Amino acid sequence: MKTSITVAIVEDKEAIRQSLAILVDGADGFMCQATFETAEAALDHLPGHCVDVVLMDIDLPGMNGIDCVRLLKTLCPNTQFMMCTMYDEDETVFEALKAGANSYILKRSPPHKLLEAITELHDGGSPMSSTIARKIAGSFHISAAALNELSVLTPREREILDRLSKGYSHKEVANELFVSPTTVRKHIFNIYEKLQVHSKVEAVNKYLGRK
Amino acid sequence: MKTSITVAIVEDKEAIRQSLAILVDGADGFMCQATFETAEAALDHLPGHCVDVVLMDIDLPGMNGIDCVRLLKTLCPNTQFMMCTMYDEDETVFEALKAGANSYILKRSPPHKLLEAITELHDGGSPMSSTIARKIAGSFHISAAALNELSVLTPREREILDRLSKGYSHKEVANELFVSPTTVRKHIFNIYEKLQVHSKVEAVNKYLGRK
DNA sequence: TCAAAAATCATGCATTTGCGGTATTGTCGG
DNA sequence: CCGACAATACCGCAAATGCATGATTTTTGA
Repeated sequence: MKTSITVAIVEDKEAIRQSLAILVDGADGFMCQATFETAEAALDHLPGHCVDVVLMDIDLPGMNGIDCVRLLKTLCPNTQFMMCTMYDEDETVFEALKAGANSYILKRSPPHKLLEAITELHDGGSPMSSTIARKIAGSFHISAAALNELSVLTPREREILDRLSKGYSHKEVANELFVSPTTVRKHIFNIYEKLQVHSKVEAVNKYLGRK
Repeated sequence: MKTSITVAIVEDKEAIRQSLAILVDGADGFMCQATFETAEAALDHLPGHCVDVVLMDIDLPGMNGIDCVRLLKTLCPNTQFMMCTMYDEDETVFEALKAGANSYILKRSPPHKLLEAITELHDGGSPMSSTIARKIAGSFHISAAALNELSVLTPREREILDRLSKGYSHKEVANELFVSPTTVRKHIFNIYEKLQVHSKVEAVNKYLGRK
C-alpha cells in the first residue's frame, strides 16, 4: 500500500485555508496534516514532524511566506515548498525561488490542477503556473541588444573579459594567456570602449547579462 | 471556428521525425506544417512563413538545435521554440533558455503530454519536463553556505556591497551614502576580510551568488 | 593581393584601490 | 556599567587600474 503525500497549509484567510484543507484531505493519496494562520506558527510546529509538501501563502501578517520558507528549508530539508499566491509579480517569484521554493502556483488555478501540482512537486518536479514559468524562462533569455553588444567583441576580447568576470587581475590574465600585462590592458581598454563602460565591474555586469 | 496551432519539426532521425509529424498532424487542433532534417534546412525555409511552434532537436548534424533557435528567434519573433531532446544535461538546458527557447521536453515524454505541452507553450506557458523544471528552479536557490557568508555582513556593509555590484567607485558610493570616501574604503576593506576576497569583482560575485 | 582588423607590446601619468594602522562616537546586551 | 561591535574618519604606501599615444606584426576577408 502506498502512503499518502502529507501536506501542511500556511494561509491567513480562514475561508481559503479551510477550502484548501478540505480539497487536499478529500482527495485520494493526500493527507492534510496541519494548517497554520501565520508564518510564526508554522515555524513553531513544523520542524520536528516535517511534512512532504507545504502550501505557503506569501502575503501573511507578520513574517511573509518567503522568509518563512527560507527558514523552514534548512530545518526541513526534505520538505518541498509550493508558493500559493494571488499575484505574479516578478520580484516575489524570484525571491521565492532563491529562498528555496520549488513551485509557484497562482490561487486562481483550478482545484484538480493544484492536486496535480502537489503530486508533481512531490515526485521531483517543479510545477509552475504558466505565466510564472514564462517569466522564469524569460529571465534567462539574452536580449538581442545585449547579444549585439557582446558580438562587437573579438574572440580574444571575450576570452579576457571571461577571466575578468572570475575576478582575475590584469597580471593574472596575462599569465594565463601568455601575453604581456600591457597587452591585456590594451585589450581591456578596447573592451571598455566597445561596451561603453569605465570599470571592471561594469564590464563584467554587461558580460554576464545583468543590468 | 478556431484555427489550429501550426507546428514545424526539426529532427534528423527519420523515424522520430515521422512519428512526431504523424502525432501532431493526427491530433485535433494541430497542424504539422513542415519538417526538416537539419538546422540549416530550417533556417532556409522557416523565415517568411513562420509557424506557431517549432519542435527542435538539439543533437543535429552540422549546426546544433540551440544555435538554430538563437538565429531563428530573431527572424521569427512570434514563434515559440520547444527543445525536444534525449538528455537533460545542465549546460544545454541553460544554453537553450538563453538562446530563447521557452520549453524543454524530454523525448521520453508520453505523446499526450507532448501535445499538452505544445498547447501550453502556444498559450503563453513554458512547459518543462519535471526534472528540467527542477534544475531550473534549483539554479536560483541560494546555498546555505552562500547565505551564511553574506549574513556575517552588517546592513551597512551590504548596502555598500550593493552599490559596488552596480559598478560604483568608492567615491560614488561615498556621495550616495553621504559619508567620506575613507569610510567607504574601510567598509570595503572589512567586507573583503569577511568574504575572504581581494577585489571588487570577487566580492560582487559572492554577493550575487555567481560561482 | 592589399587594406582593414586584430593582437601584440611599450611608455607615461593621474587616479583608484588594496592594505595597514589608529581613533572617536554611539549602540546594545550582559 | 562595560566590553563588543558598528559606523565614522584620517593618514600613508605600494600596487593596480583607467586613460592616452604610439607602434609593430598577424590575420583575414574582400
